[in-house]
Order: sequence, then structure tokens, then C-alpha cells
Amino acid sequence: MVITTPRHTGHEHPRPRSAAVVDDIVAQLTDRGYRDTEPRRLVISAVAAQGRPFTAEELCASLPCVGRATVYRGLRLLVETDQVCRVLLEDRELRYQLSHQGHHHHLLCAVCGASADLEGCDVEEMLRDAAAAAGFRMSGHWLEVYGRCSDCAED
Amino acid sequence: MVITTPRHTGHEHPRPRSAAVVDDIVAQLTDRGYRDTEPRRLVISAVAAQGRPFTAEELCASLPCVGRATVYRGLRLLVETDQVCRVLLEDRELRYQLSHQGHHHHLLCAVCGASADLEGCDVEEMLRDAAAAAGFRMSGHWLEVYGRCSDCAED
DNA sequence: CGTTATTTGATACTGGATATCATTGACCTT
DNA sequence: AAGGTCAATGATATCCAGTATCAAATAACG
Repeated sequence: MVITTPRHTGHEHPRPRSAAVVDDIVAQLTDRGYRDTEPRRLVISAVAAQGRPFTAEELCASLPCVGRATVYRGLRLLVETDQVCRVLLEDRELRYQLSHQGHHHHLLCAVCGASADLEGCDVEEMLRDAAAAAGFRMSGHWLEVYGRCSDCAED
Repeated sequence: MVITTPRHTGHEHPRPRSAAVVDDIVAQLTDRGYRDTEPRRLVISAVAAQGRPFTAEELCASLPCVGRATVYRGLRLLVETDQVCRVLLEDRELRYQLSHQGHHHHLLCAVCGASADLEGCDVEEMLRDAAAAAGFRMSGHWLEVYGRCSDCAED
């Protein structure tokens, strides 16, 4: 039981992707009682358009027509509803990324900034056991893995 | 993985233990060309006096006679020379802690703030392999484990 | 000692993020 | 369709951790 259950990435939708993604996220929000607003859709749409982990400031810059506060609020909302996850770079810079389902960890390329999900690696259980050995009951963890992706490999 | 061997200088002084720790750290610094100054010793001494991970602000508060900038510089210096390690709480608050030797990870109690080193857990190799499977060559990682220590266990 | 380069510390500044609050507008009710 | 209500917006002020500045102090070395 060391194998993590395979995750669906959501990429198998046949519909026009970005619009569908936005609709999907908006639906998640309205389900929870949040309103469907124009600025919020703009934020979501900008988030969905990002190819790799981005900073809040980058998002603000890409949305000159949306107020800073609104961008930050939108981002926070998306994090709280688990639709966007936070990524911490080695220099502790905080970035964001559209979240695929469930708890997972990121592989971050120090050169190009690309990220990939860490799969086939059950750290969770390992940590829980090691924590228990120290008398701790684990409730959560934060893990980021840094390196170079295959494109940026230097040899 | 983390075997904390107490450092022996060869001669045991009848001085307070904390003083020895401070001397030891100062020695590490002077070896690297940094000067032995009064404010710096005060910072180191305050760091050594902390029972659990502390914030830079807490350190400043406990050192009213040392300038903020000096406290921050001292802390940075200690981190750079691997004598103090950084600890990231769940709310991303940054704290510091006297470092035991080598690379290791922390178990952090969400209730009392105590920390323990995670032992008997070779995440390193596991992550390296999982990263390689995704075409990444791992160069580093950041891991914090959160939970409740035995004292704070609720049942 | 005296010289010199490091260190200090009061202060100003930075940059990310949040609080404020009057205005706008989404959505429910009718 | 209209109105009322309250969430959402956005310009702005503010906060806060951490850093830069730079004249004055001082550790180290000859």
C-alpha cells in the first residue's frame, strides 16, 4: 500500500479548455454561495491562463482593469476553496498554481520555473510513522521539492 | 539520519552551559573572519536561550538594547553559517531555531510550538527517486511536519 | 597605541499583503 | 420588472517584516 491512487488531472474534458475551466471554477464558487462577478471571472481566467506558478503581483499586472485588492481576494478565495494551491520557492517567494485534485506536492524547476506534481511517492505515511515515533501525531505537512526539469538539465 | 553529537571542546568549563554554546558559535564565526562583538554575542546568547522556535521580532523584543538591524543581521549570519535553521509554520510564519548538525526536518507542535527533529526517516532518497521519475534532478527540498506533541495530545 | 575595515544602530525605506469604507451590482423576492 | 439587501469592488490607507543607508563606534592587527 505504497501506491497513491491515480489522480484525474481534469485535462480530459473535450470542451474548449480555458472557458470550461473558468466555468467549472465559478460553479464551484457559486455552489458555496459566492457570487458570479465580472472581476472574479477575470481573475479566474487569468489564473487559468498561467502556464506555470505565478506570483500575486504577476497576476495583478496581467489584470490592470481589476483592483489589486480584488485580485488578492480572488486568489485567497481560490486557495481557500482548494482550487488554487500555493507553491513556495527556495527563496521563500510565494507563488500560485491551478490545483489538480487532492493533496500533492510539487517538483519545481529552479531554472525555468516549471512545476510538476510529485507522483508515486507516499511521503505521507512515512512521515506519519516517523512523527509517531517521536510522540507526535501528525496533522499536516508542507513539502516542496526543488531541482531541474528535463528541459533544463545541464550535463 | 540526524545524529546529534554534542560537541566537545576538549575541556569542560564549570560555566553555564549556555555560555559554552555562545562561545562555540562565536568561535565558528571568528574562524570565518567575522568579529567577536558585544551585540553579536547578545544576539547569539538570546538565540541560545530560546526554548523553542522563535520569530525575529521576538528576538528583537528580547534584546531591547540591540538595534533591530543588528538582530536581523546576526540572525541572517547564523543562518548562513548553518548554526541556526529556519522553520516554517503552517501559517507560513517564519521562525528560527538553534540548528543541530546537518540537514534535517522538524516536527512542529501546533499547540505549544515545540519542535523535535524528525528522525529515522529517509525522505531524501525517496524524493530523489520520485523526482527522477518525473524527469527532474532534485537539488533540494523543504519539508515541515505539523502535528501535536505528546504533551499536547488530546484524547 | 594608531590605523583600518567591520560592525553597529537610528532611521528611512521597500514591497507584499491586508483593512477601510463608500459605492456598485448580483441575486433573491415578489 | 423592480426593489431591497448584502456581498463584492476598488481607491486608498495602512500594516508589517525585513532591508538599505550612512555616520559613528569599535574589534583586530600591526
